Amino acid sequence: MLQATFSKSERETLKAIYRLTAPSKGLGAEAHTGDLADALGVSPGTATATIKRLADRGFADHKPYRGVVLTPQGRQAAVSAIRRHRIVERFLSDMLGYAWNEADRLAGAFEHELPQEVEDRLFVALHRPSTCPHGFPIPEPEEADIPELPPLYALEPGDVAEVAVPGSTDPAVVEFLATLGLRPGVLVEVREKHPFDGPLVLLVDGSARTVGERIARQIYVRKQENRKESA
Amino acid sequence: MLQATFSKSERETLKAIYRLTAPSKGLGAEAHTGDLADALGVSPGTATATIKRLADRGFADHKPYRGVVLTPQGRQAAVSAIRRHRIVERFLSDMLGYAWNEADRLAGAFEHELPQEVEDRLFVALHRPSTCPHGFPIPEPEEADIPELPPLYALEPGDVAEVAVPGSTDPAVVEFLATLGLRPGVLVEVREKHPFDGPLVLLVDGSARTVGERIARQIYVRKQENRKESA
DNA sequence: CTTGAGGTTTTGGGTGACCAAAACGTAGAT
DNA sequence: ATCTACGTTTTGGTCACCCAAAACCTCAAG
Repeated sequence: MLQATFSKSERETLKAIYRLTAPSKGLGAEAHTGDLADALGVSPGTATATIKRLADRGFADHKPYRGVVLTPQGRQAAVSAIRRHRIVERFLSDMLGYAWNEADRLAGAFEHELPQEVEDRLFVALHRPSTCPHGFPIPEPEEADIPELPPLYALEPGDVAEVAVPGSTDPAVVEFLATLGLRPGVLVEVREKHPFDGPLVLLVDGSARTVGERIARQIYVRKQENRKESA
Repeated sequence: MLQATFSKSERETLKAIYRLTAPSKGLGAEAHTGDLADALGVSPGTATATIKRLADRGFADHKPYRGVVLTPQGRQAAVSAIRRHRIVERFLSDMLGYAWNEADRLAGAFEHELPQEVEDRLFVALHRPSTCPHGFPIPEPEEADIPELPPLYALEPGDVAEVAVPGSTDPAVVEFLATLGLRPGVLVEVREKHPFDGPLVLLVDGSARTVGERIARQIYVRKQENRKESA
Protein backbone atom coordinates (compact mmCIF):
# COMPACT_ATOMS: atom_id res chain seq x y z
CA MET A 1 0.00 0.00 0.00
CA LEU A 2 1.59 3.25 -1.11
CA GLN A 3 1.47 5.87 1.58
CA ALA A 4 -1.00 8.63 0.81
CA THR A 5 0.21 12.07 1.72
CA PHE A 6 -1.74 14.35 4.04
CA SER A 7 -1.31 17.88 5.24
CA LYS A 8 -1.02 18.67 8.90
CA SER A 9 -4.65 19.64 9.28
CA GLU A 10 -5.86 16.72 7.23
CA ARG A 11 -4.06 14.35 9.59
CA GLU A 12 -5.44 16.13 12.64
CA THR A 13 -8.90 15.91 11.13
CA LEU A 14 -8.50 12.19 10.49
CA LYS A 15 -7.50 11.67 14.12
CA ALA A 16 -10.40 13.75 15.37
CA ILE A 17 -12.96 11.91 13.23
CA TYR A 18 -11.53 8.62 14.44
CA ARG A 19 -11.92 9.63 18.07
CA LEU A 20 -15.42 11.05 17.57
CA THR A 21 -16.64 7.91 15.85
CA ALA A 22 -14.99 5.36 18.14
CA PRO A 23 -17.23 2.40 18.97
CA SER A 24 -17.62 3.65 22.54
CA LYS A 25 -19.50 6.69 21.17
CA GLY A 26 -22.19 4.39 19.90
CA LEU A 27 -22.13 2.07 16.95
CA GLY A 28 -22.19 3.75 13.56
CA ALA A 29 -21.78 7.15 15.19
CA GLU A 30 -21.02 10.00 12.79
CA ALA A 31 -18.81 12.97 13.57
CA HIS A 32 -20.54 16.33 13.33
CA THR A 33 -18.84 19.31 11.75
CA GLY A 34 -19.30 21.45 14.83
CA ASP A 35 -17.75 18.91 17.19
CA LEU A 36 -14.91 18.45 14.78
CA ALA A 37 -14.37 22.20 14.55
CA ASP A 38 -14.28 22.40 18.35
CA ALA A 39 -11.87 19.48 18.64
CA LEU A 40 -9.56 21.05 16.08
CA GLY A 41 -9.90 24.60 17.40
CA VAL A 42 -11.03 25.83 14.02
CA SER A 43 -14.11 27.53 12.56
CA PRO A 44 -16.93 25.34 11.23
CA GLY A 45 -16.29 26.50 7.69
CA THR A 46 -12.68 25.39 7.87
CA ALA A 47 -13.74 22.00 9.20
CA THR A 48 -16.17 21.57 6.32
CA ALA A 49 -13.47 22.39 3.80
CA THR A 50 -11.05 19.86 5.24
CA ILE A 51 -13.72 17.18 5.43
CA LYS A 52 -14.54 17.75 1.80
CA ARG A 53 -10.92 17.43 0.76
CA LEU A 54 -10.68 14.13 2.62
CA ALA A 55 -13.98 12.91 1.18
CA ASP A 56 -12.90 13.80 -2.36
CA ARG A 57 -9.83 11.64 -1.94
CA GLY A 58 -11.81 8.73 -0.59
CA PHE A 59 -10.73 8.83 3.06
CA ALA A 60 -14.03 9.94 4.48
CA ASP A 61 -17.69 9.56 3.71
CA HIS A 62 -19.42 12.88 4.06
CA LYS A 63 -23.20 13.21 4.11
CA PRO A 64 -23.78 16.97 4.02
CA TYR A 65 -25.65 18.36 7.02
CA ARG A 66 -25.56 14.87 8.57
CA GLY A 67 -22.06 13.91 9.50
CA VAL A 68 -18.89 12.19 8.43
CA VAL A 69 -17.31 8.77 8.99
CA LEU A 70 -13.97 7.38 7.86
CA THR A 71 -13.62 4.91 5.01
CA PRO A 72 -11.35 1.92 5.67
CA GLN A 73 -8.48 3.83 4.02
CA GLY A 74 -9.25 6.83 6.19
CA ARG A 75 -9.30 4.71 9.31
CA GLN A 76 -5.95 3.18 8.39
CA ALA A 77 -4.50 6.67 7.93
CA ALA A 78 -5.96 7.84 11.24
CA VAL A 79 -4.46 4.88 13.08
CA SER A 80 -1.06 5.65 11.53
CA ALA A 81 -1.37 9.24 12.69
CA ILE A 82 -2.23 8.11 16.21
CA ARG A 83 0.69 5.68 16.19
CA ARG A 84 2.97 8.52 15.16
CA HIS A 85 1.62 10.75 17.89
CA ARG A 86 2.10 8.15 20.59
CA ILE A 87 5.63 7.32 19.50
CA VAL A 88 6.56 10.99 19.59
CA GLU A 89 5.04 11.27 23.05
CA ARG A 90 7.20 8.37 24.20
CA PHE A 91 10.24 10.11 22.75
CA LEU A 92 9.41 13.27 24.67
CA SER A 93 8.92 11.43 27.92
CA ASP A 94 11.57 8.70 27.69
CA MET A 95 14.39 10.56 25.97
CA LEU A 96 13.75 14.17 26.95
CA GLY A 97 12.27 13.63 30.38
CA TYR A 98 8.92 15.33 29.90
CA ALA A 99 6.09 14.39 32.24
CA TRP A 100 3.45 12.21 30.60
CA ASN A 101 0.88 14.99 30.64
CA GLU A 102 3.24 17.50 29.01
CA ALA A 103 4.28 15.26 26.14
CA ASP A 104 0.90 15.40 24.48
CA ARG A 105 0.88 19.15 23.91
CA LEU A 106 4.39 19.20 22.43
CA ALA A 107 4.06 16.14 20.22
CA GLY A 108 1.39 17.82 18.14
CA ALA A 109 3.81 20.55 17.12
CA PHE A 110 6.14 18.47 15.02
CA GLU A 111 4.80 14.95 14.62
CA HIS A 112 3.35 15.84 11.23
CA GLU A 113 6.66 16.77 9.67
CA LEU A 114 8.56 13.75 10.91
CA PRO A 115 9.64 11.52 8.01
CA GLN A 116 8.24 8.00 8.27
CA GLU A 117 11.78 6.70 8.26
CA VAL A 118 12.62 8.68 11.37
CA GLU A 119 9.46 7.51 13.12
CA ASP A 120 10.52 3.92 12.44
CA ARG A 121 14.01 4.45 13.81
CA LEU A 122 12.65 6.29 16.80
CA PHE A 123 10.33 3.39 17.58
CA VAL A 124 13.27 1.02 17.56
CA ALA A 125 15.49 3.37 19.57
CA LEU A 126 12.72 3.52 22.20
CA HIS A 127 12.74 -0.29 22.38
CA ARG A 128 9.44 -0.79 20.56
CA PRO A 129 7.19 0.54 23.32
CA SER A 130 3.70 -0.93 23.50
CA THR A 131 1.99 2.07 25.07
CA CYS A 132 2.18 5.86 25.03
CA PRO A 133 3.08 7.67 28.25
CA HIS A 134 -0.63 7.97 29.09
CA GLY A 135 -0.84 4.19 29.11
CA PHE A 136 -2.78 3.74 25.88
CA PRO A 137 -1.64 1.16 23.32
CA ILE A 138 0.54 2.10 20.37
CA PRO A 139 -1.09 0.36 17.38
CA GLU A 140 0.89 -1.77 14.94
CA PRO A 141 1.85 0.00 11.69
CA GLU A 142 -0.84 -1.65 9.56
CA GLU A 143 -3.42 -2.13 12.24
CA ALA A 144 -6.91 -1.02 11.19
CA ASP A 145 -8.25 -0.32 14.67
CA ILE A 146 -6.92 0.42 18.09
CA PRO A 147 -8.37 -1.71 20.85
CA GLU A 148 -10.36 0.47 23.22
CA LEU A 149 -9.57 0.22 26.88
CA PRO A 150 -12.42 -0.29 29.37
CA PRO A 151 -12.85 2.24 32.17
CA LEU A 152 -11.42 1.32 35.55
CA TYR A 153 -14.97 1.05 36.84
CA ALA A 154 -15.62 -1.90 34.52
CA LEU A 155 -13.24 -4.12 36.51
CA GLU A 156 -14.44 -6.66 39.01
CA PRO A 157 -12.88 -7.77 42.30
CA GLY A 158 -9.81 -9.91 41.64
CA ASP A 159 -8.93 -8.17 38.38
CA VAL A 160 -5.44 -6.81 37.91
CA ALA A 161 -4.83 -4.04 35.39
CA GLU A 162 -2.55 -1.25 34.29
CA VAL A 163 -3.81 2.31 34.56
CA ALA A 164 -4.22 4.67 31.57
CA VAL A 165 -5.13 8.34 31.99
CA PRO A 166 -6.42 10.31 28.98
CA GLY A 167 -4.58 13.51 28.09
CA SER A 168 -7.87 15.35 28.18
CA THR A 169 -8.33 14.70 31.91
CA ASP A 170 -8.88 17.79 34.04
CA PRO A 171 -5.52 18.72 35.65
CA ALA A 172 -7.20 18.92 39.06
CA VAL A 173 -8.36 15.34 38.64
CA VAL A 174 -4.87 14.33 37.53
CA GLU A 175 -3.44 15.84 40.67
CA PHE A 176 -5.96 14.03 42.83
CA LEU A 177 -5.21 10.77 41.07
CA ALA A 178 -1.52 11.28 41.76
CA THR A 179 -2.22 11.46 45.51
CA LEU A 180 -3.79 8.00 45.18
CA GLY A 181 -0.77 6.71 43.27
CA LEU A 182 -2.90 6.30 40.15
CA ARG A 183 -0.44 7.19 37.42
CA PRO A 184 -0.24 5.76 33.90
CA GLY A 185 1.33 2.32 33.84
CA VAL A 186 0.76 1.62 37.51
CA LEU A 187 -0.65 -1.83 38.35
CA VAL A 188 -3.81 -1.99 40.39
CA GLU A 189 -5.77 -4.88 41.81
CA VAL A 190 -9.47 -4.55 42.56
CA ARG A 191 -10.32 -5.66 46.08
CA GLU A 192 -13.96 -4.66 46.39
CA LYS A 193 -16.63 -3.04 44.31
CA HIS A 194 -19.45 -1.53 46.34
CA PRO A 195 -22.94 -1.89 44.94
CA PHE A 196 -25.24 0.88 43.62
CA ASP A 197 -22.45 2.78 41.82
CA GLY A 198 -20.42 2.68 44.99
CA PRO A 199 -16.67 3.13 45.24
CA LEU A 200 -13.94 0.68 44.30
CA VAL A 201 -11.35 -0.45 46.76
CA LEU A 202 -8.01 -1.00 45.06
CA LEU A 203 -4.58 -2.23 45.91
CA VAL A 204 -2.18 0.35 44.49
CA ASP A 205 1.51 -0.18 44.98
CA GLY A 206 0.88 -2.16 48.14
CA SER A 207 -1.59 0.28 49.72
CA ALA A 208 -5.37 0.09 49.82
CA ARG A 209 -7.10 3.01 48.06
CA THR A 210 -10.72 3.95 47.59
CA VAL A 211 -11.91 5.53 44.36
CA GLY A 212 -15.39 6.88 43.65
CA GLU A 213 -17.44 5.91 40.64
CA ARG A 214 -17.16 9.21 38.80
CA ILE A 215 -13.39 9.16 38.87
CA ALA A 216 -13.24 5.44 38.13
CA ARG A 217 -15.16 6.05 34.91
CA GLN A 218 -12.74 8.77 33.76
CA ILE A 219 -9.67 6.58 33.70
CA TYR A 220 -9.02 3.41 31.79
CA VAL A 221 -7.24 0.10 32.22
CA ARG A 222 -5.33 -2.57 30.34
CA LYS A 223 -6.46 -5.75 31.96
CA GLN A 224 -3.72 -8.24 32.76
CA GLU A 225 -4.25 -11.90 31.87
CA ASN A 226 -2.86 -13.18 35.14
CA ARG A 227 -5.80 -12.98 37.51
CA LYS A 228 -5.42 -12.80 41.24
CA GLU A 229 -4.33 -16.01 42.85
CA SER A 230 -5.60 -15.34 46.36
CA ALA A 231 -6.09 -17.70 49.25
CA MET B 1 14.79 39.76 22.87
CA LEU B 2 11.40 38.33 22.02
CA GLN B 3 11.63 35.53 19.51
CA ALA B 4 10.40 36.59 16.10
CA THR B 5 8.42 33.93 14.32
CA PHE B 6 9.36 32.68 10.87
CA SER B 7 7.82 30.28 8.42
CA LYS B 8 9.71 27.28 7.20
CA SER B 9 10.82 28.90 3.98
CA GLU B 10 11.71 32.14 5.69
CA ARG B 11 14.04 30.26 8.00
CA GLU B 12 15.57 28.34 5.13
CA THR B 13 16.07 31.60 3.29
CA LEU B 14 17.76 33.18 6.30
CA LYS B 15 20.15 30.22 6.52
CA ALA B 16 20.88 30.38 2.79
CA ILE B 17 21.58 34.13 2.83
CA TYR B 18 23.84 33.61 5.83
CA ARG B 19 25.85 30.97 4.01
CA LEU B 20 26.04 32.92 0.77
CA THR B 21 27.29 36.04 2.53
CA ALA B 22 29.76 34.37 4.89
CA PRO B 23 33.04 36.29 5.23
CA SER B 24 34.85 33.59 3.26
CA LYS B 25 32.80 34.57 0.21
CA GLY B 26 34.44 37.98 0.28
CA LEU B 27 33.82 40.84 2.66
CA GLY B 28 30.51 42.61 2.22
CA ALA B 29 29.37 39.96 -0.24
CA GLU B 30 25.69 40.10 -1.17
CA ALA B 31 23.52 37.10 -1.92
CA HIS B 32 21.99 37.10 -5.40
CA THR B 33 18.41 36.05 -5.96
CA GLY B 34 19.37 33.39 -8.48
CA ASP B 35 21.90 31.74 -6.20
CA LEU B 36 19.40 31.82 -3.39
CA ALA B 37 16.73 30.28 -5.60
CA ASP B 38 19.17 27.51 -6.55
CA ALA B 39 20.17 26.90 -2.95
CA LEU B 40 16.53 26.67 -1.89
CA GLY B 41 15.39 24.67 -4.90
CA VAL B 42 12.79 27.26 -5.75
CA SER B 43 12.00 29.55 -8.68
CA PRO B 44 13.58 33.02 -8.76
CA GLY B 45 10.21 34.67 -8.32
CA THR B 46 9.56 32.73 -5.14
CA ALA B 47 12.97 33.70 -3.79
CA THR B 48 12.26 37.38 -4.49
CA ALA B 49 8.94 37.15 -2.65
CA THR B 50 10.49 35.57 0.43
CA ILE B 51 13.34 38.08 0.46
CA LYS B 52 10.85 40.91 0.35
CA ARG B 53 8.89 39.49 3.25
CA LEU B 54 12.09 39.28 5.29
CA ALA B 55 13.18 42.76 4.25
CA ASP B 56 9.80 44.24 5.18
CA ARG B 57 10.16 42.85 8.68
CA GLY B 58 13.68 44.18 9.06
CA PHE B 59 15.66 40.95 8.86
CA ALA B 60 17.28 41.58 5.52
CA ASP B 61 18.46 44.52 3.50
CA HIS B 62 17.36 44.13 -0.08
CA LYS B 63 18.72 46.32 -2.87
CA PRO B 64 16.58 45.36 -5.87
CA TYR B 65 18.51 43.91 -8.80
CA ARG B 66 21.68 44.05 -6.65
CA GLY B 67 21.46 41.57 -3.83
CA VAL B 68 20.52 41.01 -0.24
CA VAL B 69 22.37 40.90 3.08
CA LEU B 70 21.11 40.15 6.57
CA THR B 71 20.56 42.81 9.19
CA PRO B 72 21.93 42.07 12.65
CA GLN B 73 18.50 40.73 13.65
CA GLY B 74 18.43 38.60 10.54
CA ARG B 75 21.88 37.24 11.26
CA GLN B 76 20.85 36.36 14.80
CA ALA B 77 17.82 34.50 13.46
CA ALA B 78 19.93 32.68 10.88
CA VAL B 79 22.40 31.56 13.53
CA SER B 80 19.53 30.25 15.66
CA ALA B 81 18.22 28.32 12.67
CA ILE B 82 21.65 26.83 12.06
CA ARG B 83 21.98 25.93 15.72
CA ARG B 84 18.62 24.19 15.56
CA HIS B 85 19.63 22.30 12.42
CA ARG B 86 22.86 21.08 13.92
CA ILE B 87 21.26 19.97 17.15
CA VAL B 88 18.68 17.98 15.21
CA GLU B 89 21.47 16.41 13.16
CA ARG B 90 23.16 15.34 16.37
CA PHE B 91 19.90 13.83 17.57
CA LEU B 92 19.58 11.85 14.35
CA SER B 93 23.13 10.57 14.52
CA ASP B 94 23.59 10.10 18.27
CA MET B 95 20.16 8.87 19.30
CA LEU B 96 18.85 7.25 16.12
CA GLY B 97 22.09 5.98 14.68
CA TYR B 98 22.04 7.76 11.34
CA ALA B 99 25.33 8.25 9.52
CA TRP B 100 26.62 11.81 9.65
CA ASN B 101 25.96 12.36 5.96
CA GLU B 102 22.36 11.13 6.18
CA ALA B 103 21.39 13.28 9.14
CA ASP B 104 21.52 16.49 7.13
CA ARG B 105 18.84 15.53 4.65
CA LEU B 106 16.40 14.35 7.35
CA ALA B 107 16.93 17.20 9.76
CA GLY B 108 15.53 19.68 7.28
CA ALA B 109 12.19 17.90 7.25
CA PHE B 110 11.11 18.67 10.79
CA GLU B 111 13.56 21.07 12.43
CA HIS B 112 11.28 24.00 11.64
CA GLU B 113 8.33 22.72 13.60
CA LEU B 114 10.29 21.76 16.69
CA PRO B 115 9.26 23.92 19.66
CA GLN B 116 12.17 25.91 21.10
CA GLU B 117 11.55 24.21 24.40
CA VAL B 118 12.11 20.79 22.86
CA GLU B 119 15.28 21.96 21.13
CA ASP B 120 16.61 23.09 24.49
CA ARG B 121 15.84 19.79 26.19
CA LEU B 122 17.25 17.87 23.27
CA PHE B 123 20.49 19.83 23.52
CA VAL B 124 20.80 18.89 27.18
CA ALA B 125 19.83 15.26 26.57
CA LEU B 126 22.61 15.09 23.96
CA HIS B 127 25.08 16.35 26.60
CA ARG B 128 25.46 19.83 25.14
CA PRO B 129 27.41 18.84 22.02
CA SER B 130 29.83 21.41 20.64
CA THR B 131 29.71 20.27 17.02
CA CYS B 132 27.28 18.80 14.52
CA PRO B 133 27.98 15.35 13.10
CA HIS B 134 29.85 16.95 10.19
CA GLY B 135 32.27 18.44 12.66
CA PHE B 136 31.13 22.06 12.44
CA PRO B 137 30.53 24.06 15.61
CA ILE B 138 27.07 24.44 17.13
CA PRO B 139 26.77 28.15 17.95
CA GLU B 140 25.63 29.41 21.34
CA PRO B 141 21.97 30.42 21.54
CA GLU B 142 22.58 34.17 21.38
CA GLU B 143 25.74 34.10 19.31
CA ALA B 144 25.71 36.57 16.43
CA ASP B 145 28.19 34.74 14.23
CA ILE B 146 29.53 31.25 13.80
CA PRO B 147 33.30 31.01 13.67
CA GLU B 148 34.35 29.81 10.24
CA LEU B 149 36.68 26.86 10.07
CA PRO B 150 39.80 27.09 7.89
CA PRO B 151 40.31 24.51 5.14
CA LEU B 152 42.60 21.60 5.96
CA TYR B 153 45.04 23.02 3.43
CA ALA B 154 45.54 26.12 5.60
CA LEU B 155 47.32 24.08 8.27
CA GLU B 156 51.10 24.03 8.64
CA PRO B 157 53.39 21.20 9.69
CA GLY B 158 53.07 20.53 13.41
CA ASP B 159 49.41 21.60 13.58
CA VAL B 160 46.89 19.25 15.11
CA ALA B 161 43.22 19.60 14.19
CA GLU B 162 39.84 17.92 14.05
CA VAL B 163 38.32 17.20 10.66
CA ALA B 164 34.99 18.66 9.45
CA VAL B 165 33.37 17.60 6.20
CA PRO B 166 30.62 19.77 4.66
CA GLY B 167 27.34 18.07 3.90
CA SER B 168 27.54 19.37 0.35
CA THR B 169 30.65 17.31 -0.38
CA ASP B 170 30.42 15.04 -3.44
CA PRO B 171 29.62 11.50 -2.18
CA ALA B 172 32.48 10.09 -4.27
CA VAL B 173 34.86 12.42 -2.46
CA VAL B 174 33.35 11.42 0.87
CA GLU B 175 33.98 7.79 0.05
CA PHE B 176 37.55 8.52 -0.92
CA LEU B 177 38.08 10.47 2.28
CA ALA B 178 36.78 7.51 4.24
CA THR B 179 39.50 5.28 2.77
CA LEU B 180 42.03 7.76 4.18
CA GLY B 181 40.36 7.68 7.59
CA LEU B 182 39.29 11.31 7.16
CA ARG B 183 35.91 11.35 8.87
CA PRO B 184 34.32 14.19 10.84
CA GLY B 185 35.79 14.52 14.30
CA VAL B 186 38.97 12.59 13.52
CA LEU B 187 42.20 14.15 14.78
CA VAL B 188 44.95 14.76 12.25
CA GLU B 189 48.46 16.06 12.59
CA VAL B 190 50.22 17.72 9.68
CA ARG B 191 53.64 16.23 9.04
CA GLU B 192 54.69 17.90 5.80
CA LYS B 193 53.31 20.40 3.35
CA HIS B 194 54.87 20.20 -0.08
CA PRO B 195 55.52 23.47 -1.87
CA PHE B 196 53.82 24.78 -5.05
CA ASP B 197 50.33 23.59 -4.04
CA GLY B 198 51.75 20.17 -3.34
CA PRO B 199 50.13 17.52 -1.17
CA LEU B 200 49.93 17.37 2.60
CA VAL B 201 51.31 14.47 4.55
CA LEU B 202 49.16 13.78 7.59
CA LEU B 203 49.16 11.51 10.58
CA VAL B 204 45.65 10.06 10.75
CA ASP B 205 44.86 7.63 13.51
CA GLY B 206 48.49 6.55 13.71
CA SER B 207 49.04 6.10 9.95
CA ALA B 208 50.72 8.47 7.49
CA ARG B 209 48.37 9.67 4.72
CA THR B 210 48.92 11.89 1.72
CA VAL B 211 46.20 14.29 0.58
CA GLY B 212 46.28 16.43 -2.54
CA GLU B 213 45.64 20.15 -2.53
CA ARG B 214 42.21 20.04 -4.20
CA ILE B 215 40.82 17.64 -1.62
CA ALA B 216 42.53 19.44 1.25
CA ARG B 217 40.72 22.64 0.28
CA GLN B 218 37.32 20.95 0.32
CA ILE B 219 37.41 19.87 3.92
CA TYR B 220 37.82 21.96 7.03
CA VAL B 221 39.44 21.77 10.44
CA ARG B 222 39.02 22.88 14.03
CA LYS B 223 42.56 23.62 15.08
CA GLN B 224 43.56 22.27 18.50
CA GLU B 225 45.42 24.54 20.89
CA ASN B 226 47.90 21.85 21.93
CA ARG B 227 50.52 21.97 19.20
CA LYS B 228 52.78 19.06 18.45
CA GLU B 229 55.37 18.34 21.10
CA SER B 230 57.85 16.45 18.91
CA ALA B 231 61.41 15.38 19.65
C1' DC C 1 25.56 55.49 -26.83
C1' DT C 2 22.89 51.96 -28.25
C1' DT C 3 21.74 47.15 -27.83
C1' DG C 4 21.11 42.82 -26.16
C1' DA C 5 22.10 39.04 -22.92
C1' DG C 6 21.39 37.59 -18.49
C1' DG C 7 19.59 38.04 -14.21
C1' DT C 8 15.57 40.11 -11.30
C1' DT C 9 11.09 41.44 -10.38
C1' DT C 10 6.27 41.49 -11.43
C1' DT C 11 2.09 39.45 -12.89
C1' DG C 12 -1.27 35.99 -13.20
C1' DG C 13 -2.67 31.60 -11.58
C1' DG C 14 -3.07 27.62 -8.24
C1' DT C 15 -3.20 25.17 -3.47
C1' DG C 16 -3.96 24.73 1.50
C1' DA C 17 -5.25 27.01 5.57
C1' DC C 18 -7.72 30.17 8.12
C1' DC C 19 -11.86 33.46 9.48
C1' DA C 20 -16.35 36.05 9.49
C1' DA C 21 -20.61 36.36 7.88
C1' DA C 22 -24.19 35.24 4.52
C1' DA C 23 -27.01 31.55 2.68
C1' DC C 24 -28.97 27.31 3.36
C1' DG C 25 -31.06 22.56 5.36
C1' DT C 26 -33.23 19.96 8.88
C1' DA C 27 -36.08 19.03 12.38
C1' DG C 28 -38.68 20.21 16.34
C1' DA C 29 -42.39 23.35 18.13
C1' DT C 30 -46.45 25.61 17.38
C1' DA D 1 -47.97 22.70 7.67
C1' DT D 2 -45.38 26.49 8.63
C1' DC D 3 -42.02 28.71 11.26
C1' DT D 4 -37.88 29.11 13.43
C1' DA D 5 -33.67 27.85 15.81
C1' DC D 6 -29.57 25.65 15.23
C1' DG D 7 -26.13 23.70 12.88
C1' DT D 8 -23.79 23.33 8.24
C1' DT D 9 -22.16 24.92 4.02
C1' DT D 10 -20.96 28.59 0.94
C1' DT D 11 -18.96 32.93 -0.10
C1' DG D 12 -15.60 36.45 0.03
C1' DG D 13 -11.37 37.78 1.86
C1' DT D 14 -6.39 37.10 3.79
C1' DC D 15 -1.86 35.00 3.92
C1' DA D 16 2.16 31.90 2.86
C1' DC D 17 3.72 29.16 -0.64
C1' DC D 18 4.74 27.71 -5.15
C1' DC D 19 5.35 28.15 -10.56
C1' DA D 20 5.65 29.97 -15.42
C1' DA D 21 6.11 33.58 -18.17
C1' DA D 22 6.01 38.53 -19.09
C1' DA D 23 8.12 42.87 -18.01
C1' DC D 24 11.92 44.96 -16.44
C1' DC D 25 16.65 46.49 -15.05
C1' DT D 26 21.88 46.66 -15.60
C1' DC D 27 25.99 46.39 -17.58
C1' DA D 28 29.27 45.44 -20.74
C1' DA D 29 30.30 44.81 -25.70
C1' DG D 30 30.19 46.85 -29.82
